Amino acid sequence: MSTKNKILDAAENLFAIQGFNGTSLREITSRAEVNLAAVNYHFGSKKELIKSVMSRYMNELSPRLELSLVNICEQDNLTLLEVFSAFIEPLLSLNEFKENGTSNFLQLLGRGYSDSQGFLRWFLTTQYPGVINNFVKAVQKAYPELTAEEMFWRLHFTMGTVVFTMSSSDALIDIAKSDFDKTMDIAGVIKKVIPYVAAGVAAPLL
Amino acid sequence: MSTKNKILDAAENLFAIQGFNGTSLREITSRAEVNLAAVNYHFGSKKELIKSVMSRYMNELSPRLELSLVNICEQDNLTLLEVFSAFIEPLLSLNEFKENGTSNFLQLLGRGYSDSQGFLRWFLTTQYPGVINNFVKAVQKAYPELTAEEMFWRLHFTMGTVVFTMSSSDALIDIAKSDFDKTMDIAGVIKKVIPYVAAGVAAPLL
DNA sequence: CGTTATTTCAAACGCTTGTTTAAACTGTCA
DNA sequence: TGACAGTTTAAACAAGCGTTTGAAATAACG
Repeated sequence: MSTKNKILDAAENLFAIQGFNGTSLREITSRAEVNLAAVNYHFGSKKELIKSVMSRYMNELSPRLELSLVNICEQDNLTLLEVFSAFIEPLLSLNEFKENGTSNFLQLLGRGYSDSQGFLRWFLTTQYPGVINNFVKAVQKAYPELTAEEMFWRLHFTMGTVVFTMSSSDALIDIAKSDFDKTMDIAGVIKKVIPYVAAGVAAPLL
Repeated sequence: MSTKNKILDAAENLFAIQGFNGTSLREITSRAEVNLAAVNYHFGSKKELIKSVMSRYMNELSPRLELSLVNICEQDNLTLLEVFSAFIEPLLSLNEFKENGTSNFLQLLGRGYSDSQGFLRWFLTTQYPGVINNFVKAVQKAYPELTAEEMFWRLHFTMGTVVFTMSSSDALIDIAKSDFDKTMDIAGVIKKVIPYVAAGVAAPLL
């Protein structure tokens, strides 16, 4: 395993748990068992390392996601539940790409929105606009009465729900286990959240 | 104005914008125009300062919120939309308590969940359980078929939606203004998010 | 082999962080 | 007035941060 990948793996796990601000380069390099200076040598800066960690996932996910959304769009009588369900398979496929891939990626997404005042939001929307466009198209087809403005708000609410849920999913899974004696994994959480957001976006216009 | 309150006010505004980790004591004391050591003298530590900032709002909000929820619970044919609407008035009343009170408090809540790995969640649930209990009771009355476990998940989804939306509300309001030429304030955002979360919690059980 | 180029390494850099110190100042009460 | 508690102050503290340095080690290639 290359030094670069050792750093990426260690950084990914620590970022997901502690956030970007909350994780130091020394933590990362000591877990990766590489020299501290290796981060700046291979990535240039901490900020670039963060981008690299996110890119590794986005490059894996975005083509699958776009494909899934385009496919779903072809069918008639499209429902919002079907649109959101199109996310499940591509997201869970990240677990084959890497252990805990789905969980890590979604948690990173959550961190990226609250840490570092939205630079990651800029990064994703400018670097991967295809996913968003296809998603908006699908929602539009399933719920044509929804105005552009209302869709804007509801999609951000949805983003918030997912991102927040995933960034605290470990804690939630623990509570669910102790309170309801129900074992749950990240796939289970995804399947619970999808009907919720689908119903939220589908809420009647006042 | 006392030194203590000057610190609380400055800390509140900076915490809301930059998060807890992202705001240094030197930033706070220089905006408050007090000596750096004043924070440790009056509050003991940064962590205690954070708690104090949150407590000031919770002590104002929680009685109003409990009252509103108890009131709503008395009526028959209670809907989830009505339950969630019971939050509007108490939340907006924070604006009379302090300028930008509603916005600041909700943003702080958002920060508290993603920063500092959940110590604020512990703080709120243990220090202010009355609000949560009354809320659960109201939801139960409006949607009796909802199992305890499903309610647990959906309430956390709701928490996530609100908290995430509010912590990035400034950015969202800006985008809405430039893209749709619609001026929006925090009250407007609250009124948009409530139908969304009400529909989410009301989603049919699979 | 010898000569580049690439990668690793320990050490230090300058800076910021939260916290502590001890002296100076302020007001209160006897 | 003098003593005492409460408060403010400038200065320093130790620790952590991201980044840079220049030499040592390794790899690649003619």
